[in-house]
Amino acid sequence: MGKRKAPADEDTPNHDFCEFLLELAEYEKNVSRNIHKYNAYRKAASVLSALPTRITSGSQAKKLNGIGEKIAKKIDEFLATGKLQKLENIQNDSKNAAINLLTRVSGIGPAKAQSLVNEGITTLEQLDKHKDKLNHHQIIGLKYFDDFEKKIPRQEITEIETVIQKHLRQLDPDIQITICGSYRRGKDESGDIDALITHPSYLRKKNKNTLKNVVGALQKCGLITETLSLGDTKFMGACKLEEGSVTRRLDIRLTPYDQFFCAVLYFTGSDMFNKEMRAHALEAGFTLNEYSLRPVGSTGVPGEPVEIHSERDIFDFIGYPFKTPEERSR
DNA sequence: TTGTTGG
DNA sequence: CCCAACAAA
Repeated sequence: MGKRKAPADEDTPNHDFCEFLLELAEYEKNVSRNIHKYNAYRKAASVLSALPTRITSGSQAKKLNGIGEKIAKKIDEFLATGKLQKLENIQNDSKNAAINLLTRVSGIGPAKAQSLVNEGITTLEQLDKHKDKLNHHQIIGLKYFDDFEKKIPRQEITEIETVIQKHLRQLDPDIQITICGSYRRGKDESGDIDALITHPSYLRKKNKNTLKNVVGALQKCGLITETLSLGDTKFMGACKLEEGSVTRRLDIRLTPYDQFFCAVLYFTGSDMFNKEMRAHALEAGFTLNEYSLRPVGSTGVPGEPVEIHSERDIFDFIGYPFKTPEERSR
């Protein structure tokens, strides 16, 4: 999707506390650039979110691991006044606002945003006048600031997939492609397009230019319009269906043939589902990641990867009831 | 080589 | 959480 956010818990008894703690955490990470405070706030939010009962005082909260004097006080203040002065100040702070804006440009993170604001650049208009301070990725991110925040309708991804299929097929009929992410989970809109490709002859290394050829073909036909980065295994860029269409973020990754299904599983998500499934794999004595499924012996860390021929194989090996991609959301 | 960014 | 790609200098 566009950019990272806070985990944002749903309806736990202490949801409102978690919310302001995560907001404070983001502020410490992005603006103060204090990773320790950031971690402290996140830990606090995490213990609170795991709590089955409502906290009614700071001193009560303080007994929890990860909540000390400072946060306890904030909880009291929030309980008493329904708000947090520190947070109000942050929300009215123009520097904070500028950093949050700049950070929405693809390629600009907290560090770059900080330095831009320190140089007096706080708006997209100013940024546009100082492209000399930006690298290629950031220039593209700025150029398509609006487009990249727009959701992509499912139908459009389907059409893009068709175009890709067609051109890859004539490049090499043995290339396989699967579009993962929320699209594969059946959502009617997605933040970006995440395509996985593989080829029966691609085992382990080599294949120095397969991805470059693929990208080249998709450029030639006019689908790919921008490149953010392009290595041997991962392309990040942008595409559009036709003149006048919205420009969309497109990622293409080339994965080895024997790792394809683990990769498809992983990049289909959702994150929550992946965590659950990995946890289950561990219970069953396996370790599962985006590359492979390996048995883990009693000693701790062995594992020749299990041979996988389909996504379903992975479920079967760890004794986890198969879920269709549509059933893997949240 | 290292820090930054995105995923 | 961990990794690919990039850019700095």
